[in-house]
Amino acid sequence: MVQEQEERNIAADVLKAMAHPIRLGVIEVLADGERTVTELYEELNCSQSMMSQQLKILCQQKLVSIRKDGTQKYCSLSNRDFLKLFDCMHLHLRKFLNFQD
Amino acid sequence: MVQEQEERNIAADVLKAMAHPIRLGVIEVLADGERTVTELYEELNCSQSMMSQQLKILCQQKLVSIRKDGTQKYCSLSNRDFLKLFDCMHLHLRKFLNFQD
DNA sequence: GATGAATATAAAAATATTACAATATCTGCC
DNA sequence: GGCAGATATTGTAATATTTTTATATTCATC
Repeated sequence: MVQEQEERNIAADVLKAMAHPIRLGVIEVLADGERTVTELYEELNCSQSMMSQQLKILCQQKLVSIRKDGTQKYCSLSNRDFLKLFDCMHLHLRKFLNFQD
Repeated sequence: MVQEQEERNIAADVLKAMAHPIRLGVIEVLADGERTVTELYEELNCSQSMMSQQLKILCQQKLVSIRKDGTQKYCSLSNRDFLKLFDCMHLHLRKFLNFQD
């Protein structure tokens, strides 16, 4: 029971990390493959600072990981299971949203 | 592009509605079947007021719907697609969380 | 070691969320 | 009408999130 509560806290944190338009956008774009920070904020049309901060949140929850190469940083989704989760979410969320109106 | 942004806003709102330990708990319990408000806050160990407020958020996002019967209200998950989404999340989130440590 | 590109951090204001206590409403029943 | 149980609303304090601006850091190159 206490165990379950702790699990829910953690799951809620992961969901919270996804529950933001820009962060969702980052995940969507990265589902297509690795991107530079600059590519991300240009593609998603937000400021550099904004992107940097949102990426930090995604990394903290280990949704996204970053490798360095010279002066640039390359971002990608951390693991395959998450990608599956996201695909599934994308699919059903869309159905769900269509249903709503 | 603008369309996509609006979609992400809406999706983020749905995710935000899920991203809370008690609200996740409500969804989990309701996945098992209809419950009374009282049953919910007893089962999830929170105050009546807290539960009422969290249910309001879940209803606003149309994740949960409520029918009245006399002095009680019965809560259930709004639709099947959401249930599938939730099952899928539950499965992959668990894998994902195991992976994290 | 100065410059410029890429990225991060800090600070701050605005707003939203959370949590709790108190009070209100609604409804069936005596 | 008044009571009791079930649920909702309100007020409020604490905290967290969001967004922007300004500044800092890092690193390759000249």
